[in-house]
Amino acid sequence: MVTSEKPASRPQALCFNVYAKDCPTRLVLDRLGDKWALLILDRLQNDVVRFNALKRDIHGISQKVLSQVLKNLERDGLISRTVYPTVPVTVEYSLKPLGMTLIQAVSSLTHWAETHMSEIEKAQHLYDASKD
Amino acid sequence: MVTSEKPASRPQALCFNVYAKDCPTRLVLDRLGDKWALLILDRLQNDVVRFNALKRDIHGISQKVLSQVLKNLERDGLISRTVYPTVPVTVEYSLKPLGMTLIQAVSSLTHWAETHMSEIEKAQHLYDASKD
DNA sequence: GGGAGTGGTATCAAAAAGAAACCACGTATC
DNA sequence: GATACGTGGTTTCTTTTTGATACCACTCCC
Repeated sequence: MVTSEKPASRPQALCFNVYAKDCPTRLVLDRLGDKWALLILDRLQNDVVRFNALKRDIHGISQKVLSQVLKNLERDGLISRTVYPTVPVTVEYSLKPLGMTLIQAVSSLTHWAETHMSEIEKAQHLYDASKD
Repeated sequence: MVTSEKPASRPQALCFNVYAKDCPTRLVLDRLGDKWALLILDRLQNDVVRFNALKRDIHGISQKVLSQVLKNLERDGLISRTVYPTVPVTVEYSLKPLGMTLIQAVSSLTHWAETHMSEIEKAQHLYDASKD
């Protein structure tokens, strides 16, 4: 009864499809579908920002997760990390061109959250009330 | 030494700011900054879809997480859940007007992932090569 | 020499995600 | 008439991820 398994050995060559489990775009969506990554990218939209400044600005992020997400974003070619050999070392993060092509979509999301918050709260109250 | 705790009793009335830890928009970004939520919303963009259809289409999501995310999206007023008392019960999910105002931002992200995937892979290879 | 600021990493507990089983119901299959 | 399947979930358990905290080397300030 295990004979029904299909290896899904299709090469998937030119079809990028976020719905497919084995599609590489899923890995991108894993990265982008993360509130911290969205906030970091949004914060870098217009500024070059240092590590501890990001940590201070993005209230609630832990140092561990911040360095982790930054490392991934850097690996994806979205941001650049520049180290200056100053006395306490200075590290600056900024958007790379590829990241800039993404920033519009990202800020759409964060901006949507800010502009539609009141409607969401209203819906939540309605929902909670209907559930008792 | 506990005297330094500030209650943060500021009313924060009209300032919605995703960077602030205690801002309600953070809760929205928590929801939206989730790959499964993005995929579900994207899938509902043009269709009314049933539970198990979503589960089949969005490859890799578990039943538990699917029902969980759907419940949250419904609570936020983004999607509607309609139950038909058919023989095996039929449940349909679809976007509500509020969700439709969001869908452009969401599909921007998923579409970005699909169109820029090759550049990301290139960046990843470069990064990995530089690290060894 | 005590404290602060630089940019992280290491450690450990708590929370979340994933895998799998289970549920009631009815229908089709054998 | 027992078995398996499909419906839309919930429950349980394990594994992964997160968050909090401490720690690191280094230097400046007083």
